[in-house]
Amino acid sequence: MDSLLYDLNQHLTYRIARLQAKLNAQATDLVRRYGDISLSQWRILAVLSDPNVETQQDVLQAMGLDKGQISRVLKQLQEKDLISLALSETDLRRRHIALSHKGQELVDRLFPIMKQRQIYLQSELSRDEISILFQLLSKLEQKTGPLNFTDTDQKAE
Amino acid sequence: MDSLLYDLNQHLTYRIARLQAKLNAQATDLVRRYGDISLSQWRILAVLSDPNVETQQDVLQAMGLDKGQISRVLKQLQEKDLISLALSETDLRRRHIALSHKGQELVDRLFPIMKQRQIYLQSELSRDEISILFQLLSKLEQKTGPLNFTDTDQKAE
DNA sequence: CCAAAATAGTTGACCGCACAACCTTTTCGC
DNA sequence: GCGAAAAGGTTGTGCGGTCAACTATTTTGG
Repeated sequence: MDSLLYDLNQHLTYRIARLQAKLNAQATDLVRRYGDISLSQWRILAVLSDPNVETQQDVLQAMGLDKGQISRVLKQLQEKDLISLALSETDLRRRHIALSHKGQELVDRLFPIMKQRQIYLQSELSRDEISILFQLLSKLEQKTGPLNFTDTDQKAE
Repeated sequence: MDSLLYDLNQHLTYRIARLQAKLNAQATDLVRRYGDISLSQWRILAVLSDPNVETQQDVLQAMGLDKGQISRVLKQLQEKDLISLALSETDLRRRHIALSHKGQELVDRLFPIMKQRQIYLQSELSRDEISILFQLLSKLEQKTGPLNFTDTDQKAE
């Protein structure tokens, strides 16, 4: 089936999507096996390991994840006794979030593993290649705003 | 909030995930506005524009999407009269899929727009950069299999 | 030729994520 | 101060995606 008019492999967005899906599956598998948590749970735990991150707003700003999603994942983490949620004393709208002992242990255990993974992923890329890659990702990301095309208009910007 | 222990911006997987999310949102917006369909609907229409693609198996092989998902999206496309689904004559398990007139028109209209987008996305990348990018994506993709790390083991392979 | 295995497709359950509506508390402007 | 607006969270809804179970056909092997 490589007689395709529409060769998806040549499609940049398709390739990025596929890579992203695979990376995601890999990470999901890893945190499940080594920490028995979901990937989103892990990501939030990871940002919580920074003591400056204390509220859901902090998490939101650090990760860009939807606040509704954050709220739900934090509830899950609380049920697993990995974090503590308490009302802030100064502002009753806020909840103060902190890693529990168990949560800290988990982060300490998983962190090196996830770091090894990052190293492994980049292990066959030279320093230059990595910097180029980041650069190219940035360039692409700048072009991800809403687009306006018309059928006749060849110009894009 | 750039005083993070865990600087996500430096995280390759995070950057790829973010880029992918944005690209996805951009494409979704585009096909919604210009074709009033969802992105998955568009993707299937696009592969169906190849006359060699006749069954759900063909779609599956061309795109790698889940067969359950394909089944559902095809039903949606049928409800929109963009495709026709008929039982195959030679094999009653199969359904023969074909673009309807309306579907073909839509593809003809959207195709150039989506192509313009691909061109636009790559417009500030040189030919070399693009080929390097594809190369790097391939290298990374080779490393997306299941991993085995242990806490003490520094080696990754 | 018939039972067992393989194949094509459908459906249900569940997860992750985005968007929006909503509630409560705080802040702001007069 | 007080009412309006803003901010922090929570919850409902819907979409896209994966996985697994199931039905209905076809293929295969003894």
